[in-house]
Amino acid sequence: MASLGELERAVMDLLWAGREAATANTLRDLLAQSTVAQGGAAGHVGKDLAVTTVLTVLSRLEKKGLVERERGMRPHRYQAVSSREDHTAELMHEVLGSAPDREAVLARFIGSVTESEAETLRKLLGHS
Amino acid sequence: MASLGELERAVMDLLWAGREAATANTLRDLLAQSTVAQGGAAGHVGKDLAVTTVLTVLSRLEKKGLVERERGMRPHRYQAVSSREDHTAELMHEVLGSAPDREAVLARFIGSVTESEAETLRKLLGHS
DNA sequence: GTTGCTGTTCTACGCGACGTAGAAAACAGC
DNA sequence: GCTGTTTTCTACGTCGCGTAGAACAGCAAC
Repeated sequence: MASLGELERAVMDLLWAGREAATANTLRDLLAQSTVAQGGAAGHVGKDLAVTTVLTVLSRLEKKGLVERERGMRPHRYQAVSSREDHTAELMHEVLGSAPDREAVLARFIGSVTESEAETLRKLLGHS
Repeated sequence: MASLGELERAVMDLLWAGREAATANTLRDLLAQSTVAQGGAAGHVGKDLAVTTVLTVLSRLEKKGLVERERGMRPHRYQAVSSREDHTAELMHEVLGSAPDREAVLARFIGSVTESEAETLRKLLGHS
């Protein structure tokens, strides 16, 4: 119950971006951002989607527990439940979790990580 | 292009099991194992599937590059391309790869790993 | 309070993935 | 050549996702 479609991911990208700026996104905001992004480079939502399309996606994301919607305000506010980093890390744990031999997997995983990342990991695991 | 369905996963489990035993699996073998597993505990393939069902799944797994089929022998031999551990590790990299801030994700990830696993990681990263 | 705009819900269609399998073709042994 | 086994081809139902229309609800101006 984890994988996202292309559009779902694009919308999440917008929400994640807003999250860092502590922005309370309304539907209109998202639409504006998405059409801006059309000319720009990042979230390639573009394509001038129908309003309802985005809403449907938002609902589905809400059902998946990735998006929270404040129903109090009249134009509802949408926001990502967790940061992109947290979400990705959680996904990694999900993938890892299904393995019977977690340590062996970790060994392989570490094997193909860039040196600078390995360095980061050493620091994080540090003191011991 | 990575996620597996339930049955696909079950079949991969059988192939992965056979892989450790360096077994060359034929369709019949797999079917036998799967029905045995029905009574047992592990790979809950069970349900007495039609032969063609398993073959279809094998074909799809082959198309996905997870299974290799030796067409030389008359009853074809099927085997997992990579070990379960390698596959899982690769999946983790896939998940991680799509993140703009990989190191932040790794930080979160490391944050929720068991102590014994952390220890393993320290060893693996060792020789700073 | 009726008109009109904006935001929200409901419902639905098309497509592709997956579980499932029958029909038919290719083979191997007798 | 006939028979049993294996493989291919084709297909159907379901579900997730991209997509959106139709209808409804709230609000603001008149």
